[in-house]
Amino acid sequence: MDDQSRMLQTLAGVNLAGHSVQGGMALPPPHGHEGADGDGRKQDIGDILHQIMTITDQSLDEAQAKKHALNCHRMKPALFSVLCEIKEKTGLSIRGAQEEDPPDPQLMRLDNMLLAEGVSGPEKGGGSAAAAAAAAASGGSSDNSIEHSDYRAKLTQIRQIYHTELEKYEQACNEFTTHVMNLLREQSRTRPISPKEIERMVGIIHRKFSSIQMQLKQSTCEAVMILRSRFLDARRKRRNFSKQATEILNEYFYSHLSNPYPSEEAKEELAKKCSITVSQVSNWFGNKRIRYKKNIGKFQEEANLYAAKTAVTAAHAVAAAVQNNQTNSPTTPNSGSSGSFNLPNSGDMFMNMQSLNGDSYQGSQVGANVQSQVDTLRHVINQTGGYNDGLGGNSLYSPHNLNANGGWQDATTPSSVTSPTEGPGSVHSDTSN
DNA sequence: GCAAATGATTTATC
DNA sequence: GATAAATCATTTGC
Repeated sequence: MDDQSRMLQTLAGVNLAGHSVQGGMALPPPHGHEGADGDGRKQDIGDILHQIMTITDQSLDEAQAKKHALNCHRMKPALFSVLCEIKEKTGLSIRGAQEEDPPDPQLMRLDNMLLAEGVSGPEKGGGSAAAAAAAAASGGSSDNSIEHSDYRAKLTQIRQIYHTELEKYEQACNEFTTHVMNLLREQSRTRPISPKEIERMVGIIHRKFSSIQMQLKQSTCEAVMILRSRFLDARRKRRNFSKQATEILNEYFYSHLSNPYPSEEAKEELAKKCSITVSQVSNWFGNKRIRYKKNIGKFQEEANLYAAKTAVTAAHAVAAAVQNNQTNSPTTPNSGSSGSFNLPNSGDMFMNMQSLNGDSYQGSQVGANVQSQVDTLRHVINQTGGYNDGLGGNSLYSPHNLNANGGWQDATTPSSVTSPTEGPGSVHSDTSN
């Protein structure tokens, strides 16, 4: 009724195809002719308008009867076309204003995100940015592969729900649009409804439904974000390294205790051996250094354990190195392949090796792994020569490896590796830092 | 269930 | 950008 009244009120103040309708006055009463022909026509129009305005206030039967009377009225075609013209102009101005609206940036963001996640748009075989990130973070371990596939399965689930709901909305939108169009067509018998008005109504319905779609997209985005955070939050998914990996890392740490800063190459090597990422290696060494420094006494036992463990290997390696050096040319370096680490660090490759009594092993060079094993072996020998307690100054893994500031000694100017028997001029094998 | 251990993250510093 | 130090969050062992 609002539109109709508004339109009729508007109509009362405008020219109807060149005929003025009682300039802005209220509609005339439906009865009583004023004699002149022009006046009679005005009276007809006023009569029709009055009937239209009051049609909804009447009972259904009365309304039906009035509808029929209006349809048969001789002025109906003329009035109908004028009303159509006015409505069309009104509709155009409204639509024009609406069509100038720029695309909603929020909706664009949501669309972009859903597209990036592989929820909307063509299916990418479950692939998504987050899934790729998960895969990258996994480091290729089987556990993470399972989690990755789990993530993909859940993402597919979200995708399916999203598409099902979207289809439902589209279907409902179409059904509702058809329904409204039918109603309008029905109404067009009693009041003027142009095709453009129908189009406008369809536009309104679609906008309403697209706002619902936006809510759906928002919910989907939230679901994806929750899924991502659950699967990619590494803290939540912390796993202890395998025993073997921890052993490898510890071996390296204690055999390079005077300077436990593995080079990039060493980190990569360790990462490969332990089936973890390079950053995990860095994290491990960072944690280890700080925790060792904080509580050296506590780590003494562990240090001794690893020293003893590698001692036998070290002995073999040193023996092999020495023997090899004697048999071959004295200038030919031995890479020491029997050791745990064969790192291509140029700084580690050829070092002046000290003999086990602390004197410099002049003229011979061995691989870094051998050097580190020598450190360990020397420590074990020292231990057998009198190891007091964890805090004793004679201990290989005593705080004397740390400088006055609590940090490890500068790798560029290192003193003796670990042994109290060492000369002051020896150079540590690990120059990575 | 709790404390210790441990891997990851954050912040500050160099 | 690498590291130290503090902290968080989870796992592990009892």
